Amino acid sequence: MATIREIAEKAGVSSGTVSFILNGKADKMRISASTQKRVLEVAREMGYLPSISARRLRNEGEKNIPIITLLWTLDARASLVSRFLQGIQNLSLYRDGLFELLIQPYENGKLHEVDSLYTGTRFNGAIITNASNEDMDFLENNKLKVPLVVYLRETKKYSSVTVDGKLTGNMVASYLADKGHKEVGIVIPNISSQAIELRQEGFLNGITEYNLKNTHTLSGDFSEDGGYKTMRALIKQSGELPTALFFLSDPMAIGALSACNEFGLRVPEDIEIIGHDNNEQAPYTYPSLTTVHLPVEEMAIACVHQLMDTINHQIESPVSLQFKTEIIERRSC
Amino acid sequence: MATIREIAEKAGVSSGTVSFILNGKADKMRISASTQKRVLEVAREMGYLPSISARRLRNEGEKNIPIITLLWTLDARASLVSRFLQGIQNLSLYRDGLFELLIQPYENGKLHEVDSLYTGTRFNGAIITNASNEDMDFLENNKLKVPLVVYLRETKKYSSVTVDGKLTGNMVASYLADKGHKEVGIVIPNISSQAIELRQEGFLNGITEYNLKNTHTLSGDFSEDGGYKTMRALIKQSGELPTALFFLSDPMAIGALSACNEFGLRVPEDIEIIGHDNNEQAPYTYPSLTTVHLPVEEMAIACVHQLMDTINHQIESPVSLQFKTEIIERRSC
DNA sequence: TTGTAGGCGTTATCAA
DNA sequence: TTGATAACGCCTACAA
Repeated sequence: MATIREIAEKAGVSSGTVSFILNGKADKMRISASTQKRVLEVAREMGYLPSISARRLRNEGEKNIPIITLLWTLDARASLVSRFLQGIQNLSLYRDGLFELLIQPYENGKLHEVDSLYTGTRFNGAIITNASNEDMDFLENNKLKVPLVVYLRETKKYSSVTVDGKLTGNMVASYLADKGHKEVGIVIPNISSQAIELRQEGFLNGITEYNLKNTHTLSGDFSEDGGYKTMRALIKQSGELPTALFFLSDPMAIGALSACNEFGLRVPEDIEIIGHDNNEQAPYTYPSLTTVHLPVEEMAIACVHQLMDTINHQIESPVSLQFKTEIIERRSC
Repeated sequence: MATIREIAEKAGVSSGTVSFILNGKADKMRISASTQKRVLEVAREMGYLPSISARRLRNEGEKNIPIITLLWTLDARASLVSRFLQGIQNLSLYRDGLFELLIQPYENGKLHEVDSLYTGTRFNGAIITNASNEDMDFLENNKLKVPLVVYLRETKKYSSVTVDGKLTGNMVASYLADKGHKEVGIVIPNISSQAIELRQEGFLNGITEYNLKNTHTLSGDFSEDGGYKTMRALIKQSGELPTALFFLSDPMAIGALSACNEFGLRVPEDIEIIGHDNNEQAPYTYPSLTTVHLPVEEMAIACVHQLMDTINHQIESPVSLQFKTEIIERRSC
């Protein structure tokens, strides 16, 4: 908390001297050992913490590169950040050092606690991911100081990079109908998410459209464990099982496969399972997981491009970019 | 690149006026529409980019909180960041806002390209993860401006948070010997990593110690795909198989299980498989994966504590903290 | 409605 | 050896 000048005063030297000592240039400047020791002592006592922004301002000189922050939730979805980053790392803008990328964790539903969105004191632009409905409300209703791009959420106010969630849901319903299913179910992660809701809505509408019957609407934690427990509960109860289940997230589908294996329910013979996301693990489950491919890598690149264009004043008003999903057929469905 | 003053000059107004306009306070200040328009025009032309550090310095006022950066590699291991963060999010230091946490991606083997380690212009301290041997050499041989804690690598020069990799390797060998195995193999991710080398060394020493025979030393990409391909190649070749395989990373073991399932090799009857890390997916594979638990969450907390103590001058010389691993028995071994 | 000046913390430079 | 000072870019209270 102490500044270099406060230390200087207390140690009875000038701030320049303190700076040299604290930065290991004391010997080069031939500052006496006793002074060094005294200053270091005082700095420790006072709890000196260099001000990064002051340092940086001083050194910034010519190159003032935009800082882009990826706001990612500190929850189970943290593992999804991996694919997003892998998209960005091949981006030439990134390799040429035309922007600096940082990831800042935030707590789901508490985007409003990220002060720097108001103050603009941390980054030149942000990519918002995994926003809950409350987070979206916050974004819609507040004037922020920083350009934003919203990932996987629809909004009129900001640029966004999305997929057509309803269409995805419909596509899955159609796919199941084509495979001859009559009674199907859906398993939803219990998180607040517009993207999840749209998929669900599209699926349920599709069910009606294709004359299927929705026998089960289940929910559980967004995790392997959540999927496992949901599936186990379904197996243990005595009622009829649907012939197919649509899991709105791959980790849940993976947990469910595990429950099926454990309790002797055969996939796909007794029940078919389809997931969503096409995570890295999906091809390697048993049986391998049929799932909806979400083009995360391409969307990540689009997010960066949109944000950079906004920061560089190339874009005037919000632009919405929509990507396509597709079903990847494997063994489970 | 243009500063507020340059814009002011070009637009023929003062820098204060420009500031008001650029920050949306023009109306409050009753600046004429024509001036506003002109200034915005010029700002766009000149490509104005606010200097984050200047803004921040101006606003910092009383609270100068340490910024901690997690330097994480932009490769397959990005998915492991999830458990690390989950450790930190429960930390009271974090919840009380006693530090700011950022994640900065870096390319494996190119830690030396992270300039801010020399300049100290981005963060007050860093946690280095996934360092390759070249990265470690770089750290050992350079004087950096920022306090560091090294995760999962041993070093005398910096504080570190590790496990005893040799002991882990030995433990696995002992475990396999106890289960009656005679001929075993090891599968190594082809990345440069001291941690991997230590595990391998400990395992091979253990093999000798417990009178086992090491029939296969294989390697592959650090990923599910790498494990799958390695296992498939092993199955396809006609020679004898070992009765147990130690995979030095869970994703590889998961890929290998998939290959076994696909080609009709029964686990654990025909071959036993043990992994390393205890990733979230390990309990949900088929069969569930026996693996070595790496206490990532606890280690993450230790990293932050050590780093904060260093930043706050509580620690004088490097401290090395060692955590314990343990074998989690499931079905695969 | 616009301009001016001071200050945030650090560091390079120049002077003593 | 050490001290004083200017400058980095932005913001804002105050003056005009």
